Amino acid sequence: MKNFDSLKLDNQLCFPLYACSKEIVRLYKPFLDEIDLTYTQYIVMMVMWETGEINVKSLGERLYLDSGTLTPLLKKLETKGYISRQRSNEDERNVIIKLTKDGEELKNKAVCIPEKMMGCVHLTKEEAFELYRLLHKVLNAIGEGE
Amino acid sequence: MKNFDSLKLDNQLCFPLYACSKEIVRLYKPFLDEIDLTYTQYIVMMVMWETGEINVKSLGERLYLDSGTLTPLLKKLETKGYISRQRSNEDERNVIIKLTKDGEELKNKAVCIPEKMMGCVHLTKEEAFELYRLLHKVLNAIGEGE
DNA sequence: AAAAAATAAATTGTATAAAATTTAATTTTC
DNA sequence: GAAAATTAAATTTTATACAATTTATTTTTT
Repeated sequence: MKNFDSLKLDNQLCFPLYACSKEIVRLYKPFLDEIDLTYTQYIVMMVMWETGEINVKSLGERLYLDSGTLTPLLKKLETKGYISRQRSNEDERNVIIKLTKDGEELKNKAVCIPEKMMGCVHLTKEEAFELYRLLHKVLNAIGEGE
Repeated sequence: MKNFDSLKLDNQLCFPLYACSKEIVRLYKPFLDEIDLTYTQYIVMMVMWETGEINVKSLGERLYLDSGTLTPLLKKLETKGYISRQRSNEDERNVIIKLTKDGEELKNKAVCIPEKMMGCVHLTKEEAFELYRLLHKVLNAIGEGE
């Protein structure tokens, strides 16, 4: 008789990762609703707040997203007035995303969100850091495989 | 001057979780393509292989998915011949999902997948278990908050 | 037992995501 | 320097996801 234990949901590492990711994004929702951003829009804005200016390709590499996801999302952020999109003069294949004044100001409303979120996770500082370390280790391992 | 470090992408715990989840699902794809399942269909089949029979509500609770996601997905699995869907006689609000013979046999093709996947993650057994523990701790914490 | 409340799926609408293809622009090669 | 290869976005297609609403059924209240 073959052993199928490896196919049990409780023996998976990927499933809690998948479920946890979704549940945490759901936890963000009420906070993000207040500033009219979705989670994906929020992480795009995080990159913009750090860099101020970036092209779609680099943004996608940073966030593990491709143009199929980013193009419509960036158009929406442009409509909301938080970013501008413009072809580069040096290389017209590149679209440069720039933070607008409104986008910069949104940072002041967003700054309280991370603290509120950490309260929901119920991990000690050490556990949170260990989780952070392990996730990055996996991400790096996957990245090197290609 | 206000401190915005908490908004830096590298200081987030949620982002690597979100990215890692997506990247691992992407890693599954070539293996799952061989048995013509998507990742979400795969975890549904895992529950079916374990239980054989379950209603949509319980399935959703187990997988953190709602009927908006499950209904179309289950119809697709029905079309592929892996499950059947039928209203319960005792309580017609319930739709009972049952594993078919073909669905049961698919398990034999799927059984090699978990092992192949673990090789891609590059964690020691201890690290994998610690990651598993932390993810479940977070999931439980979120679950109790409501 | 009829009205009200609760429950389970299904439906609708919006927003991701990723793969594959297309288009436009730039580099490389010969 | 023209053809070929590469690159960056955009588009198209398929598949999730979730919130909110609707429909059908069952349970609870009065």
